[in-house]
Amino acid sequence: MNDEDQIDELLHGWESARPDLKFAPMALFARCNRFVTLSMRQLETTLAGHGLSVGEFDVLSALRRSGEPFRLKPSELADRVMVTRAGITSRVDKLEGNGFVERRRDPDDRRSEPIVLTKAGRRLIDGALVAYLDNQTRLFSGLHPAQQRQLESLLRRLL
Amino acid sequence: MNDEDQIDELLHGWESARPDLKFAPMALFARCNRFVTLSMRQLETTLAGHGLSVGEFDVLSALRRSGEPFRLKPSELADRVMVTRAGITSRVDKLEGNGFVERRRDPDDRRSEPIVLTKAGRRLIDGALVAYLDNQTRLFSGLHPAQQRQLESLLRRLL
DNA sequence: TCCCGATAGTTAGTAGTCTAACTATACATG
DNA sequence: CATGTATAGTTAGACTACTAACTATCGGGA
Repeated sequence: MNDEDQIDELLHGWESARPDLKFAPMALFARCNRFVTLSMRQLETTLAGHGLSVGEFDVLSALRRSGEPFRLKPSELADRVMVTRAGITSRVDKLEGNGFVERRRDPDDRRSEPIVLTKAGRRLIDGALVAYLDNQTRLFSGLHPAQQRQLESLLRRLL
Repeated sequence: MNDEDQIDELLHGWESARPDLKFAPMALFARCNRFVTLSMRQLETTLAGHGLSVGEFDVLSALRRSGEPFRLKPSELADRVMVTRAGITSRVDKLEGNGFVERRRDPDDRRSEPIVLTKAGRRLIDGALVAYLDNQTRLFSGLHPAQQRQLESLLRRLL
């Protein structure tokens, strides 16, 4: 809204301070960044309503969508959630303390401690998921379906 | 690249775990998020080469593009950089310790402590800026200018 | 002039993530 | 089969940002 003003201001500020340089890509990235940052803040409050942080939601999600038996190793979680293993350890500590996941044993490799979703964890993620999806849908509700596909294809090219 | 596979995997995982729900907006946001996250990591290493964190760069940038006399109040910085005032205090502490900014007095309001860019700070930001812009330009080099404008207009609509 | 609420900035304490070091286990090779 | 190296996960310590409480100052009425 007037957030656009803010990024346009940034751009104009730079252009008058350094008229010798090109700032269009910087402004473009600033917009991406702003969009993601603001969206994440919304998301935090949405999930807080279900007693979850975004990080915990990500872990439960990865387990939930892995399908039966809802079991992944910490290293697999780390890869999928894009966080270090140390980060996974601490998220799992908290989720386990609340009874949403359990650490099991892998009889074939005693270094490994597979994480499984409990019944309570599954109920929680299934409920929070709906709120999460509603939120995501709302984020993009300003774009027509065709525009959403356009955005998707641009991002796919960027990555 | 195979990052696309990763988000497509996420999408397929969900679609087979919960065929009753629509995940397209979630996947779209995941792509935005991934793009920004990966870009920020690149940026961190680029700026580290100039001895700056992204947070410090943002503060110096705001001062630099504010134009002469390169002076802003902490509260103005907080607004422009989208960080709490407490966050600005700690960034400024560090920048001041390294001699890149100075806290001044405002004779008209003794509650206020305007921050000014030092000569060294200005040299630093002017150098880092070029590297930063190169990096940003590279981020979007996979898109034609017309596609970049398209992306910009989609983001503008989203915000 | 004296309050009292608003404002500017800092400080204290919490939360979350990262890197690097550490423990335990597995595996491959000589 | 003994040993060295790689791998799985946790722990320790540093860093950064946030919220909430605190200090100092300003400014508008009684």
